Amino acid sequence: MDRFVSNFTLRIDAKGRASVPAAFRAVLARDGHDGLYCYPALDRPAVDAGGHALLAEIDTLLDRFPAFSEEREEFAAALFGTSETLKIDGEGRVMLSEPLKLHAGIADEVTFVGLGHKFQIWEPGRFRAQLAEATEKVRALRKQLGSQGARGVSGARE
Amino acid sequence: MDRFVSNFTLRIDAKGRASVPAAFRAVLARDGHDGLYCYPALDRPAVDAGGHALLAEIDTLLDRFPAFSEEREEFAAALFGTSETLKIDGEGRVMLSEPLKLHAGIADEVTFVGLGHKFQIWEPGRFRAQLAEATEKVRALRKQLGSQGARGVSGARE
DNA sequence: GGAGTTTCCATTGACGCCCATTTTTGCCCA
DNA sequence: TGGGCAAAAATGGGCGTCAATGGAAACTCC
Repeated sequence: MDRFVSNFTLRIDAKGRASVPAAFRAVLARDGHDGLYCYPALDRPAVDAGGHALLAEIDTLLDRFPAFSEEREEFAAALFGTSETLKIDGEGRVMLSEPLKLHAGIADEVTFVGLGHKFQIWEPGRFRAQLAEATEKVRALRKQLGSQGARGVSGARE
Repeated sequence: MDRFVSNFTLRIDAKGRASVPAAFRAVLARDGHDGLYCYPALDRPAVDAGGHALLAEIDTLLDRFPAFSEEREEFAAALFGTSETLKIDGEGRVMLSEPLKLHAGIADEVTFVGLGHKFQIWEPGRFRAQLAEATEKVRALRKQLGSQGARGVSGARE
């Protein structure tokens, strides 16, 4: 498997460590990135995490701006400046930093959610709520697609 | 890791010394540059810092202008003319010069911010303010990209 | 001979690394 | 098909090391 799929809820121990799900670790190992690359998700209370593929996303975004331009610097600060590469210990665990935990509202449990080329880390309650909401949206969208006639159906799979 | 990522806020001691974050020192060591190459950031109250990679980027920028052109001279003066190479002591600390501290408004605490190929040194309060602003801009950009159709989403954070 | 440095050493608290234990999962065989 | 066994994953905790920091000692240059 070469992408992050499914979701897992795990505990955070007294030292603030949480095991990265074995399935995700396997993907990361293939990716070859040393440590877990993370940053606070932009528009939701979660942490984005991944390896080289995730870094490449940021590079793509930044490459829209010339070196030394004001915009470039600002964006680089917002993206790289808020990122961290968490060490993964011998048992496959990471320690989320305070800023990350704060952003996601994480206390003593976390939910890892696969999103294909990256995954997110959520506070379990918030994830359930967000999932229910998203499910509703997808249903509505699907209904809409269905009413547009047969052609719309091909795009319904996401 | 081969780039500057994340941010660290550290104290300046009574003798004006501040530890360079270990993570940044590791990148600098790999870069091979002896000492910390610094200059006042062009359009913001911060200090740009880095090693060979930063110098190379400056060269690239200057090469975009014809030799002896006015712009070239101006950029060269702004970047090279005001730069200094700070010594890094045995414990990984540097002493910011007065001009640099003045430009960035630094007193007794500094925030090191990774920008990929280089990093910046800020007065912590100013950095927080600038980060909030920049984060808003990134959100706006992402929204804009997202509305350009499904294909545009790939370059953005979620 | 002092002020300002630079180098070296000491302290402390966080974190990395290692090992033990428990829980879960997958598999084999009765 | 239902145990029961084995391997892997998750979890807990001890301890040594290193980063950050503070301060003393040696050194230079006026």
